[in-house]
Amino acid sequence: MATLPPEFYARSVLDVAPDLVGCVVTHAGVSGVIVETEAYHETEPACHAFAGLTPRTQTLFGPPGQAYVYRSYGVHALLNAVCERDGVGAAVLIRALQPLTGLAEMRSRRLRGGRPRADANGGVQARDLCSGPGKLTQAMGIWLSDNGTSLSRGPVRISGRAREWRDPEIVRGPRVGITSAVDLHWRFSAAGNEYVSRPRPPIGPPRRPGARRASAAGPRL
DNA sequence: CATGGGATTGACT
DNA sequence: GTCAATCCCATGC
Repeated sequence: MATLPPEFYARSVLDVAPDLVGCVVTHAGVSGVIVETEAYHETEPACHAFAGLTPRTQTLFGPPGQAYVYRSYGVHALLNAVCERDGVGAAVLIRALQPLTGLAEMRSRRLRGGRPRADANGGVQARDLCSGPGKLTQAMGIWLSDNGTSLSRGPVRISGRAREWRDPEIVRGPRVGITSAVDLHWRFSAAGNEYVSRPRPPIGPPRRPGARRASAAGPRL
């Protein structure tokens, strides 16, 4: 499968984010299917670009199709795909992958770098390898040095959907871990997929009709 | 120049 | 459920 061209990313983040679900990230011999993304745009305060162009957000404002990798909580590297036209600060955060190839290498990197929850045999469950934005960069060996590199040419590459991921059912909800712009439901995940990060989006109809819950539909695009 | 706050994770109560 | 780790950088004095 060919990598996605820069033109794929040169659209609204709200179109690119759901379209990336089902696409494949490959790096250093390991790969996984994207099962969860979030959209960020300079016009809303949860986006790093909201404060304007700074040394940190230089890549974010750059041309589409580049990797924006930054350090989160002083600990983790988070992978984003820069979107929209050059000069606009917008990106899609890759939040979770379903491991595809190189699971042994992923386990090795996760055990070495972090301290993932292990089973009785000291192994890491497949669903714990890439079920979070910090976990997946660690499992795939993606670091801050990949910031600004091309997602079409590598070293980190994203290719299109495989046959079985043609037209996936996508669930939409509020973004995770942010304190501002919580009314924007810009998180997109593959419905019912086991490799999505926490909190897992609800699947199916509400169990308690009277319970207060967030609407699945966003207030605006 | 000092300070405070994260687009998180994993351990612990 | 709560909380520390850890560091870049935006902000304010």
